[in-house]
Amino acid sequence: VETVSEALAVLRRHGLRASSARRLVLEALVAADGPVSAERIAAGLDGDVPASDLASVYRNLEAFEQLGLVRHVHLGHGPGLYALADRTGREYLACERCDRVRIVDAAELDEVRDVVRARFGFEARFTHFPIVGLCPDCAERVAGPETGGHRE
Amino acid sequence: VETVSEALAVLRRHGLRASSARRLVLEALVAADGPVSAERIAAGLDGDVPASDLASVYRNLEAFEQLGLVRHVHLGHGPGLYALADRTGREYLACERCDRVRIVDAAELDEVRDVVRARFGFEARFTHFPIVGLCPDCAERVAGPETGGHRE
DNA sequence: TTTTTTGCAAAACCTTTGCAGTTGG
DNA sequence: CCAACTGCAAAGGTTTTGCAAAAAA
Repeated sequence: VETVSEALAVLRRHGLRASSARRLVLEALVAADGPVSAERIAAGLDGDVPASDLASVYRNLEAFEQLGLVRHVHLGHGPGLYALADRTGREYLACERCDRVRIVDAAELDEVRDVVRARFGFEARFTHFPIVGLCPDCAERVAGPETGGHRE
Repeated sequence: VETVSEALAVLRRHGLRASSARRLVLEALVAADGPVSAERIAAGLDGDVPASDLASVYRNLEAFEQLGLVRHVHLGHGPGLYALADRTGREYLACERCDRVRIVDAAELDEVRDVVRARFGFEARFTHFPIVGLCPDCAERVAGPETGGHRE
């Protein structure tokens, strides 16, 4: 499901209505170049699409997630970021020092998942909450200069 | 740093004052049997220690983290949970379906860290944000019955 | 005494909810 | 027509901030 009309078809198939508010949210998700906050969707992606009501955006994102059309990820302490589920084969590694995010294909983390599964019987997913730690740059900076200095 | 007086010594060494509000927060952290929310600390751990002001608790926890005395972890969508840093050799695996949390020694995740480091040069830490996924029970329940049903 | 810290109140931030009115089917 | 949905406003949960009063050094 990569287009607005495909998504609307899914809605109808589930007995939900294809309202204009929903169209707007879907248009924003299609237009977005990455995961976006509900606030930015409501703001019409800063003018790229018409603005809409924030509460409705949240309600509709929730509905879309229930249908499997949309997913959200929590990167750091900020708001949740939403994207079309079909664009979410990706998983995330977030640096807690510089807040940069590395996006990788899910397959690249299979080995990690395998280790976690083997050790703990636990099925790790890094789609909703990322792997958090230090990116290569920050890891070096922390290991090298001095061991002092504390992060948030 | 495992006791209140050790912690207070660290404060003084850094030019911070050993106020009674700070003592209270430290007492709560020492008395706690695991990571606790700021709210529970302010509530005096439900009567185990004297209650105090929530805003000050947050301010002081923040100060303690800056000094490396305290750390917090985000398990799921609830409030952050705080613990003495010295008790934080543990790391977390959180089930996003049933919200149970498996606590493991950091060493048990070294293999996972190694794989992540080898592949991405990324230094993963599961102390601040846990590994999130499905615990063995929930993984089975999802794989078995039907593949349908969508999570939050 | 003077600088830090407190306690309270208020706000900020993200998200959810209640409800009267509107709309899609 | 009628259930589903919207927009607005208000509240909920967590954390931060402003400020005058209090307490540490």
